[in-house]
Amino acid sequence: MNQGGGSVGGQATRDQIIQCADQLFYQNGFEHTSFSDIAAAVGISRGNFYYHFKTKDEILDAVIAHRLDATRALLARWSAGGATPVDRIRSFIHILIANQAKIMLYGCPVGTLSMELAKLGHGAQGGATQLFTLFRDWLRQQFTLLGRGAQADALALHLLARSQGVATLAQAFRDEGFIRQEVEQMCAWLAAQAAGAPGPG
Amino acid sequence: MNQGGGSVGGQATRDQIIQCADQLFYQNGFEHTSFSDIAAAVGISRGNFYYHFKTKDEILDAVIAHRLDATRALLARWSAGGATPVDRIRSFIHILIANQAKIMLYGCPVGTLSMELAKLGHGAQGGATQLFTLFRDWLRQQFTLLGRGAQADALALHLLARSQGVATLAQAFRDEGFIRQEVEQMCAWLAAQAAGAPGPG
DNA sequence: GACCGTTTAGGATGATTGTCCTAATCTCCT
DNA sequence: AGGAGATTAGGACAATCATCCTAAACGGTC
Repeated sequence: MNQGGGSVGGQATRDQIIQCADQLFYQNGFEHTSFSDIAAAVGISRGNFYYHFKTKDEILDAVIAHRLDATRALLARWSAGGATPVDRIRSFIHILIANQAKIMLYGCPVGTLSMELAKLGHGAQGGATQLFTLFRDWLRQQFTLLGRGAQADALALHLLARSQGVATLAQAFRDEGFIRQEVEQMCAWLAAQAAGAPGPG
Repeated sequence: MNQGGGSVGGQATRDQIIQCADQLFYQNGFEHTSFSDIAAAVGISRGNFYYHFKTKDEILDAVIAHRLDATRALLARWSAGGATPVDRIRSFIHILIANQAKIMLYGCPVGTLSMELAKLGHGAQGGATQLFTLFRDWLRQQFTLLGRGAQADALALHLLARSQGVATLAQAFRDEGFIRQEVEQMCAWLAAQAAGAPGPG
């Protein structure tokens, strides 16, 4: 692409489309977001879409790929530096507080997308699950570093599930105090796990 | 209604519509279910809908009202008899196992509906939250009976959140072993709470 | 058997959707 | 300046949607 002539605006427009679509998919859902909605958000014409994305599924694939990249970058950032595994896991838990405003309005970006695609029977559901897998593997790695190799995957899934549940209920009840409360409990649970509790209870 | 003449098929048809709509909303989502889908499922004509429900929102309201009734009846059944509060709460936790096949395919009926209506900015979102509230209040009551009055509501929300998270991840990963594992942990946590642990950790 | 309200069927309507086509504009290279 | 390819705009297209209307069928009452 961009061989010979042409401007470089193509890639920039494409990125803008992905970014706006990402946000709209998160806020309003994939199905409830139309081409016109994204076009209006980006500020371009509807027809321009067909040049960058031939179908709506292509936009979804691009959005998921973008989220995968962003998540990988985030996890790599958390893994870098001299932070202890406990501190890293605490970073994960604290997303709930860092993003609490958006979570109370739109829920967890990963969980809500996964749910919607599952109901739609959409082929890209595997991509949404991959987002979960990214966190799952990273958490498993951290618990392994804590010497909990045998239960590391179960602990990772457990923490993932609790975060999901907190996001879901916080959205339903619009209760930020509940988020803080549960985050505290999860951190306490984490400390107990780091101390070497026998099971993930 | 049904004064004077007319058959009694009207109410029966209405109930059938609600039941089919309930199932389709759960399996495919509210927005992704069309009038035609419900009509085909019930086996009646599209036009017949307008007689029973003037708008799609009216069907949604009826479905939510039906779910509220069904949930109240379920909780009343659990409350009846000589079961201990711990047994009752265990009944709640074990919904995850009783409905595990459907949960792995479609998630939790309450959570997924609440999420979708939130993203749609739909006015009936409060109804979906009421479904959560039904479980929340019932659980709070049981924890109060356990002598945990001060933290009863927090414990109820905590258990609700964990169940939600388990349903979400079980659906994403299609993992029934994970459900069993988490149910066991929740039951163990419940036993500890019944024994009078100081906090909900 | 005629009447009346209830229930049903089937199609019309206007809006919105995803998709696609065509013509204009832009940018760089010669 | 002029040409070639990249990019954009705007509208056409069929399909689908929720909604609405009208006419037919039903069931009990007189």
